[in-house]
Amino acid sequence: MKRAKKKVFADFMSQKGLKSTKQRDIILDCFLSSDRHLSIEELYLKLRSKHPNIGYATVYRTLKLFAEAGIAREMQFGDGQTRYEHVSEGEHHDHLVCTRCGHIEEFENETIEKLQDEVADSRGFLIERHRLEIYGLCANCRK
Amino acid sequence: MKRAKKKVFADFMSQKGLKSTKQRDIILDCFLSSDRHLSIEELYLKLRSKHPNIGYATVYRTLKLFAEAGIAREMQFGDGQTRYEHVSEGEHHDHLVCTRCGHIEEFENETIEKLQDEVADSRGFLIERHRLEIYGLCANCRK
DNA sequence: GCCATCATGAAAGTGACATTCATTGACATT
DNA sequence: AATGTCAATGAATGTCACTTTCATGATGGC
Repeated sequence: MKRAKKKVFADFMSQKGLKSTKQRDIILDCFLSSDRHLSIEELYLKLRSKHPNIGYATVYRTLKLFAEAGIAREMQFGDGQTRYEHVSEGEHHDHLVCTRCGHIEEFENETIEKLQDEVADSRGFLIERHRLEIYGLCANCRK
Repeated sequence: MKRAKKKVFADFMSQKGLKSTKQRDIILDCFLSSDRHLSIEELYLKLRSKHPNIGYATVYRTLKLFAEAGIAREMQFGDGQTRYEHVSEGEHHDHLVCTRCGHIEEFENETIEKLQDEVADSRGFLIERHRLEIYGLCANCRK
């Protein structure tokens, strides 16, 4: 899976006439071996320990490239930071966000999606995408 | 309804020992006679034409007061601007957001809410609030 | 190896809040 | 009416999270 995404990214880059660099390889490795929901800042700090010479701007631009290549997705959870989520082949899911520890869980619910379609239909609305986030306390933080 | 909200705000202010001022009255009037989803910037610009002496900071602080008083609610739609929505008495709803014209419609669906509760329960998650937004083309923009 | 491009990173810029602080204004007290 | 008190105001400034610029530094096709 990790290897597959590396290939997707390599293909995307060569197709776009962009170059493979040490930094991009390092950032991709770090991203793929991280949490599923990571902010630029978090990834930057994680990299700094081993690669203090990689700049914030490079992490920022590289994550944008990941998004364009389809291996990452930009997400806003209302804390003022953009997070990047791993994307796996056309899959979609919604989120449970813990307001105490920041932990993010994913879930899917076919019935909810279907009801959304019905709502949209009844208003003549054509759905492009949606977001559903449930905020509260995760099982751990409820103790 | 407009009168009712003015009373709610007046009560909140006197209860908190805060003062009623010309500016706050003007901002409340302008807010109540506006779109249901307004950013600080939009409200500020709308006010400037008639009241060029009201500062951005005052609009900003006054909208926060409205939110505290329960007559407005802060919302993020991912465009980087906080929007304030009119609140009517403990009501909740979700949104259909048109990606072309920016039009925002509201909807409620009891079944979706119930399914969300089930998902949260199954993960031991305690819901505080949620957000559901459907992005796409409104009936008008589909033509 | 040469060189036209692309990539990098330090620094500066941007936009949308959020805060500061000197001044103003509203009411209560002399 | 003048003064005192203290919250409210708004111009200016600060903050934060990006976002862009620009002077180098790398890369990949001949």
